[in-house]
Amino acid sequence: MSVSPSLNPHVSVDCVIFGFSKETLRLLLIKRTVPNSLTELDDSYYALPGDLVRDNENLDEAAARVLKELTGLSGIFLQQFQAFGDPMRITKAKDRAWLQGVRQDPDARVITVAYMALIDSNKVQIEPGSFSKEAVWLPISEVPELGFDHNDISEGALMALREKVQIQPIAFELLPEKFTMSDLQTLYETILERDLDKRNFRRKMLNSGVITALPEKQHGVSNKPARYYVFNRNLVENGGLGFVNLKMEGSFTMFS
Amino acid sequence: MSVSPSLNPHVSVDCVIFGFSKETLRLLLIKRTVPNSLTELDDSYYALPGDLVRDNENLDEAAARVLKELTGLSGIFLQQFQAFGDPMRITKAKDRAWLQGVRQDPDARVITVAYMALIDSNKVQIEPGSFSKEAVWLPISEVPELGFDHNDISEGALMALREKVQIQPIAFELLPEKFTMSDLQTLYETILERDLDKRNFRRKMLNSGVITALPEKQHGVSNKPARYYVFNRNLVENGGLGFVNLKMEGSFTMFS
DNA sequence: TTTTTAAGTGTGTAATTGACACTAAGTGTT
DNA sequence: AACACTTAGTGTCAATTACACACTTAAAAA
Repeated sequence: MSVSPSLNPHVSVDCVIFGFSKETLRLLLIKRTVPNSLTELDDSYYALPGDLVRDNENLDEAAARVLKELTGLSGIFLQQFQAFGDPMRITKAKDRAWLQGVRQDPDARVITVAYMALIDSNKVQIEPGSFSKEAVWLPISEVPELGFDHNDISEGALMALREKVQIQPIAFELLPEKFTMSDLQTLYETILERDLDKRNFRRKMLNSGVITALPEKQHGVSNKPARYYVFNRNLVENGGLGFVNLKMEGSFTMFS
Repeated sequence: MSVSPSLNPHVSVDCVIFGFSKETLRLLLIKRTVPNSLTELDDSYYALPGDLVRDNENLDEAAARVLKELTGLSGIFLQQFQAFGDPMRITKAKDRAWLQGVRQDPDARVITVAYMALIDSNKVQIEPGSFSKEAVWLPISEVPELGFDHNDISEGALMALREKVQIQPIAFELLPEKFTMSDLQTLYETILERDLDKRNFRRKMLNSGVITALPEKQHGVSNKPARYYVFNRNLVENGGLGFVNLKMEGSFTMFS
């Protein structure tokens, strides 16, 4: 096995942080500002929150740290989904400019391990931290051109989310503790980008045993108040449910 | 964002190479020999084939290179499944000894991006290459303690394989071009570790449209000769099948 | 000719899916 | 007080899919 001196790409983690509000899926993006020597105006652009992995932490810890520094939250659903490592990742002028300011060796190649996080966006209190002065929730349909290969990473995350949601009960992570059946259905419809039948959806969810009805109902809504439900976090995490079957309309399963 | 001088783990790829022969799933492992200064006998142990990622290649290319150097094959099913990056990965004395001999900086931390490959093991002609003088196919039930965290990686790959096989028609990659229905069923039974009903399996496979019957049959077997089938590689890869439904007995689907 | 071995084939029952429309329970308005 | 408005909540039937199950067939070997 041969070793050349240049065999040392850096390793970073990037977090694709999903939230759900106003009936849309959103990404939490940070704004980076780059001094523009030509126009004397600063350029700025959006990027995924991320950081280099430190010597004393593993990948999951690095991702959790990034998430915590940005949102103040820990114990969040956070799952690695893919590593990205094209040598040509850094081609945009803005990216180079930003790296000049922040990295020891701006030309070093970086491999990034991408994570997706699912957050109840109400819980997020953006902290003006070390990453960025500004962070915003942007609807996934309105995500602009991002730095580096972050558009690829975001799209990969969305695809991974769509797949995971069909295999594991994780969508709940995007909702508050208590939610109505309609909240849940709207969330699934948003993620899967298709309409679901109300009665079939309720039946499926209730039969699956992943949620429990609370006695409590909505108050102060100008229509029939909806019942609240909670996700059975313990049951699911301990495998106490056995396998769950929540097949939706328009199946594309192969095996199971 | 702060930058410390030690923020530069190396990046490697490791390949978990699956094969299927004599009704067992096997892994292709390489044997490493480490000079043992105490006993004056050389120690040896098995490991996953892998290598550091080079400056001019992306991760997929690095994995394909490792596979090709070891087996001489390219165009093989090869899919990234997880990155592993614990700072404590290298704790075993043998690993350290081996690294001493082969790496510039034996103490540097290495992040590895793990791939799984599915091979028709008949095609493999082990090349006495740069990695190892010896490589062997070991049944997954007989994989010994491997170097580094390669046991974790192998187990992760097996889990990933079990999941993928239920979502995509990829098991075929482990069989020769032509195979019988029984070959295919045995393969699925081996991967899923459960028995499947013969009639239901045939019906499912044939209805799915992923395989085509050949006119040809077995010759020289001392029982009713089985028909040969081929996998419809083109159809599946071009999405020409639309979605496929090959749900097996004992479902654990959630959504679809 | 008989034995041995694995291939190949069909049906009935149970469970699940999916399509479909009305009533119920609140708030706000007149 | 009556009515309008809005969203919650409920049941059935038909079609599909899953699953369990046992005998016949084709070849080689004895």
